Parts: sequence; structure tokens; C-alpha cells
Amino acid sequence: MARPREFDEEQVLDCAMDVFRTRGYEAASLSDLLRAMRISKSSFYDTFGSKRALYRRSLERFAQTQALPTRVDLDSKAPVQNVVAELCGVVFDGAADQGRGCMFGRAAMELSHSHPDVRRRAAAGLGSLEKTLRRFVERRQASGEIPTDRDARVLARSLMATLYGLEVLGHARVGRGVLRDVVAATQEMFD
Amino acid sequence: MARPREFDEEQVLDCAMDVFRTRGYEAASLSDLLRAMRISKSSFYDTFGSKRALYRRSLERFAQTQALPTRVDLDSKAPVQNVVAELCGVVFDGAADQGRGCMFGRAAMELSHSHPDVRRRAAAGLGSLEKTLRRFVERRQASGEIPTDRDARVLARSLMATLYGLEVLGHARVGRGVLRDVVAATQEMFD
DNA sequence: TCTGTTATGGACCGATCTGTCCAAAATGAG
DNA sequence: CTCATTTTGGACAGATCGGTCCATAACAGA
Repeated sequence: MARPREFDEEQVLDCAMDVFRTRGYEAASLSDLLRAMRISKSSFYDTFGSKRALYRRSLERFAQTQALPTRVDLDSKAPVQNVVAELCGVVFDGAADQGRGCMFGRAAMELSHSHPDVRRRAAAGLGSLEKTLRRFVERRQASGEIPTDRDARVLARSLMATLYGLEVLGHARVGRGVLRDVVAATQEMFD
Repeated sequence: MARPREFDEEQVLDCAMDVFRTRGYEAASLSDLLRAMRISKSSFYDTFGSKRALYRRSLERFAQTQALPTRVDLDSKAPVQNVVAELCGVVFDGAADQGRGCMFGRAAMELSHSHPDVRRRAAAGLGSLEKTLRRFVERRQASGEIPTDRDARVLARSLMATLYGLEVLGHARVGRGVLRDVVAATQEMFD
């Protein structure tokens, strides 16, 4: 019947997500996005509707494909300390090396004031991460690695805060020694 | 000789800083800034030169008048735990209630990719905060409140990471329970 | 090959962006 | 009061912003 679409929607969305992650929302212009997505303006508006809608879909896709649990194996058999160190390292390096951090954190910082829906989505994403980390802690308590008299929720939330702190420090590209020390302190917390 | 200036430069700068802190750099338009500063466009360009220059001066003024040590008394005689709780609370509430967080963190997140000079300034600000926190820890070690076998640098850096994490969480306006738990975990770290 | 449908590129739009410029108003010194 | 100087508001400018629209190209089914 009709001419088939010449691009893969999700693939194009990934390109857009990348631009948003490195540049932020405001600084990512339509031309930047279109250049990265390599589709025409018409195709873009037909498919995604507006820049804000594209951003919202990017957030969603980030949640599904790039959020922390998809990049670090929390079910690994490795010692807690190793997993903690890897979590910290992945977050810090992602922010420092490629400027590619967690969209939730960045969205919260940049858009909480102006875009309430984005703020809510980001908060929900953080809530989901918290839950994931908490289950991780509880599993490690069940296996005897972490004392059961520690509050899993407290540990999970504190770890989450540390991770977002590392995200900020990574973006500022403070020296790697800072990461090392933060990892050390966080590991101490987990035994 | 000449007509005197009708505004106080630092006071006007404070207004601009406020806009940058709540809106960020990109989203703060010249009209926003001028409206808040209540000076004319000509006066603005005569005095500050450009939006970027204004931002740089705002960062500088933030460092001198609004950075964390100016808002929490680190020399207080109160127990470490109280000081830690206050640090966390001030950071979280500043971000959550008024959207007014630390300019260093926000600058790092938003501008590290596009404005290297800003990134460097932010990193320097973080370095300075780290030093301040470390001296705080060392004082508390000297007074016997914190065991001296803990590495002061590690503690200071970890606390700094936690604080910037709370900044992100505050912007996302996650529930206050999160703050409570993070404070609890951080206090445990300090004894 | 013809037809109906859809994707595409690019012209176009008004609004807004940062930044420039200048005539007029305001002011202190003599 | 006059003069020199400086501030001020607003007009103006070029670029870019996000977004619309349409003629044309490309394609699937009959």
C-alpha cells in the first residue's frame, strides 16, 4: 500500500537520547537532534510530535534500556564489595568520560522547576532504582553477606544518594582519587 | 562629574544568581535575568558584558556568599551527628523547596560538556568544599569524636558525594523519608 | 503500469534569542 | 546655568529557536 518508513524508530530514538544525555534538554537544539537522528524534520514531527514529546520518550527508553540495573549485574555472585565498586565506577565513568549519565538525575536537576511531568517521571525512576537496590541489599542479607540488623532501606537509599553524588562529581571530572575514596567508604558501609 | 549608577552591582548580581540557580544557564533568558535584576539591557551589557560573563560572575559570587560553609556552621560545638544532619538537611531542602541548590553541582551537570571553563571552576569549587569538609572531620578527630583510624579524606569525600546526591534527590523532590534514611546512614559512618 | 498512500526534503513562519546602538534624560562639577 | 559625562530605555539586527506545510519522490498492491 504505502511507502515504508526508512528508519527504525527505536534506533533513531537512541540517537536522540544520546544527544539529550550529553547536552541536556535546553541545549539540545532541533538541528542537533535531527543531525544525530538522521531523519528529516517532517519525519520527526510526524513520528514524535514535538521536542518535549521526544524527550519524554527518550526518558522512557532510558528507563527501559539504560538504567543502572541494565548495566550492572546485581544478581552477580561476586562479593558485595565488588558489586558496589562496579556500581560506583560505572556511574562515575559514564558521567566523566562520555558525559553520559543517568537521565533521571539530570532531568531532575535541569527540569524539575519548569516541567513538573518530567520531575515526576524522574522521581518515579529514582523510586524504582531505590527498590532495585533494596532488593539487592536484602538478597545479600539473606546470603549472610550483610548483617541483618542493618536496615536494608537505609542502606539502599544511602547507596543511591552516593551514586547520584558520584554522577555530579563525574560530570565535574574531579580526579579519580575521589572515586576511589568514595568507593572505599561505601564498601565500609556494607559490612 | 557624571551621573551616578542607579543600582548596586552586587545586589543586582545576587538577583541574577538567583535566576541561574533556579532555572539553570540555558533556560535563563536575558529577559528573565533583566526582569529579575531590574536594570536595562544597556546597563547590563555595560556592566557585565555578556550572559556568559554574568554567569561566571554569579558562580564566583556563589562561591563567596552562598557555598555550603557559609550556611552551616562547621565550627559549631554541636555533636558531629547534628552537624551532619544539618548539612544534609540544608542541601536537600535548598534543592527541594526553593530549587536553589549548589551552583557548582548544577554547573557541572549542565555545562561541563559545552563550557570547559565553567567545568573547571565547578571542579575547583568542589575541591574547596572537600578541603573544608576534611578539616571539619580532622577537627572532630582531634576532639575525639571520630576515631583517628578513619581516613579523614575518605570520610570527607564520601560526605561530599552524599551531599551532592541529596541535591539531586532534592531536585527530584523524592519524599522526605529518603532524606531521613540517608542522614541515618551518614551518621553511622561518622562514629 | 497505474493508483493510492506515505515518507521526505526544504521552504517558510512567527517568536524569541543574544547582542548593538543611539538619542534622550539625568546628574555632578565649575 | 552650563557643560561634560554617564545611564537609561527602546529601537534595531541577525541568528536561531521550535514548528507547519506542501510539492515531490518513493513505494505497495491491483
